[in-house]
Amino acid sequence: MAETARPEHRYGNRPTMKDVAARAGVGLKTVSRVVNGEPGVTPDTERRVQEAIEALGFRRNDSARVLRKGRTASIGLVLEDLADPFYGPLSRAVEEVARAHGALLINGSSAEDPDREQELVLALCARRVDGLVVIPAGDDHRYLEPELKAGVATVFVDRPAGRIDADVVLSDNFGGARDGVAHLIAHGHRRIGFIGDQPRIHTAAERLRGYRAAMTEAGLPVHDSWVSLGSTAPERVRSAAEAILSGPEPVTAIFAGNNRVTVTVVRVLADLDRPVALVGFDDFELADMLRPGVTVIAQDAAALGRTAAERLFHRLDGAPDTAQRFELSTRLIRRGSGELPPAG
Amino acid sequence: MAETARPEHRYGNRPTMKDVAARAGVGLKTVSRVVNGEPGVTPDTERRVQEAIEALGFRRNDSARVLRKGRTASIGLVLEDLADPFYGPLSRAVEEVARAHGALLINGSSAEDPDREQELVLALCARRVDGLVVIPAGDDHRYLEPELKAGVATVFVDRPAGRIDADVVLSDNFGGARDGVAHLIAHGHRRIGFIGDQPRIHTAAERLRGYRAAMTEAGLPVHDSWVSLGSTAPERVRSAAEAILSGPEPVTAIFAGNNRVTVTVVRVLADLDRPVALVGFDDFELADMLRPGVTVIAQDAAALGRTAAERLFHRLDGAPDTAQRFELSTRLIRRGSGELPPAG
DNA sequence: ACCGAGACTGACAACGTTGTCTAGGCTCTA
DNA sequence: TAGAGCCTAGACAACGTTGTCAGTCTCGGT
Repeated sequence: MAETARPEHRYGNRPTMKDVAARAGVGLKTVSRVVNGEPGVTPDTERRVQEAIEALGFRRNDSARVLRKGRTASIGLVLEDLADPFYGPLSRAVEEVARAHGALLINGSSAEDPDREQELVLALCARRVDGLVVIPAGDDHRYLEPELKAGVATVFVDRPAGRIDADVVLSDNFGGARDGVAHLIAHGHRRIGFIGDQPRIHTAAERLRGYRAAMTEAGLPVHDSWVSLGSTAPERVRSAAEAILSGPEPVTAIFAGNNRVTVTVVRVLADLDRPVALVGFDDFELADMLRPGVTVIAQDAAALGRTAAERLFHRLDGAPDTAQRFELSTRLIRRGSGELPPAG
Repeated sequence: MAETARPEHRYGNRPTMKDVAARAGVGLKTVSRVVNGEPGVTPDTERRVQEAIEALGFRRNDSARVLRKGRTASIGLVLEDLADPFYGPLSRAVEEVARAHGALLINGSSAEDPDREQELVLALCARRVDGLVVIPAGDDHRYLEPELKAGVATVFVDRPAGRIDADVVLSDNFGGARDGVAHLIAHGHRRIGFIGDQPRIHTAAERLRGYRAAMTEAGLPVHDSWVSLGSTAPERVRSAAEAILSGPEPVTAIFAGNNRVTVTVVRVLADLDRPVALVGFDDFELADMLRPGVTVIAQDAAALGRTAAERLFHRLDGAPDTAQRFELSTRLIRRGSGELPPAG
């Protein structure tokens, strides 16, 4: 019998349960029982199987297992950029919860590109992850309809889902920004600038809304030239800050829309000869060690991730539930830069 | 509630190629052809299949595909802590390379626990990842023998593999630390402290070796009380720093073994009334904005990840190759703290 | 000694996909 | 017009595992 076109080295050359069974002189199913710790195997048989497993270096093929069982014990996480310090703790929190539920984490970065987000999400769905935690880049998630219908537990974090009914875990971006700006107003500022991310991003829009609300509530006008939205690339933020600080109506304080904007603004202010107050959205490491320390609206990234992941597993464990919205509050941390009085 | 058989809703209720085929009135294999863009399907047939796919919300089940094809188009990344800013860029770089090769990234954190590392690695292998990038926590990786033999491309990063022959991508920890300490010596320091991570971690040991080498080369003694190794928890580092700074032979400069140590030392020094020089291993955000700026030995985390991932795919693409070792050089960045003269 | 109960064990189908192989239908040449 | 050759399409087995079910064996009670 010429074993002709034997597909060579499929998984390299991994032993299967069949090989283990042959070596141990038992049936295939018995190996399966031992591997999965099922009852009904005599200690002697189990020992023989264990020895064969050891000798061959067998590892169960989870792909086949998944195919049979229908659950992959893995969840997907799609975020914007793994390298952004804001997402580190979030991602870590999701991982911890997943681990507690015996699941692995598969993740990918969308780089703030809606197409790439969709591509990633669908790739994860094709791998049949049991659930998804998504920090959306796009604003239309109808492409997820079939997945939701098929029972893929999905939770959106940091930003809401678009045109679809799904769980969402958010920070109180509006309230946080309003509080931050109100804080500056309370310290005497009347002309306050806002530098934020692209307004198509939900968090950016909400924070801008918070800024406007605080100004309006205090009866203060908002000059168009005080507001700058766009990429968070350092060059863009730098020139925006310089413009805001040097116009005909220069501001005495700046509210920075996220951590990346804040650090760039800190650099710009350091080069300035007059003091300008600053409050930033998002806390960041060493904010307290700068001179002055940077006052921030802190959101708890780990809590966002934890909440989302717990919601996801809750959904996976139990009965279906209607989509729900969770909003986590933010916290103002005074460190000096937000308490500077207006100069001039 | 019939507890009996519920084979329904396996993956929720996902349509399969069979369902699509039935709906489109074609054969199963024809659907497969369309889904995979294989040639040999008339435009008319293709259209009918596409419509059926659309209508049913079909997504190919990659688990089954993997089972058949033997490649998962995914690689695993095991690191220490996703939330550590050092690993963000590294992980991102690995992801970028994977993406360029059409592969997904599955990752997990070992939390510096060898058992957890092994558990994670084996779970990834059970999922039949095509390759592994591992930042090892343990120092014995013989458990990977069967995997390597089975052709799982494996690259170790940041720290070498233990008792096994595998590719390794490292920074020049020894040389970097030696340069940093020599830098302090060149600025007049004679009594220099070293605060590092646990010595069982390879990078920590190498950096300590570099410190000792620089001191020896300069003909300087090293008092035991100047060297402190252990956890990088802030409390531990803080008390270590305070001890080193207040002993009978107080140091005039400190070399910090990694980014976490450095930021804690910065805090301790800020509370001090005399200036103490500092050089830290690893660069970190805002190091230049502190007063004084923090002089560091920078390693390129992204380059580590990129090099490792490229090596991995090189191995996956091509013929087998012997294990190789890559060493990336470090770079001293002067910012002020490392150029302070000895006080007292 | 016999029977039933219970404990072990293995044969077999199925999970959803892809590679192989073969059957038709068509075109093109001699 | 017959044969060769090409193109499209579908039947079928196989990937490695687990659930089902039926078979064998042992043991205790009669």
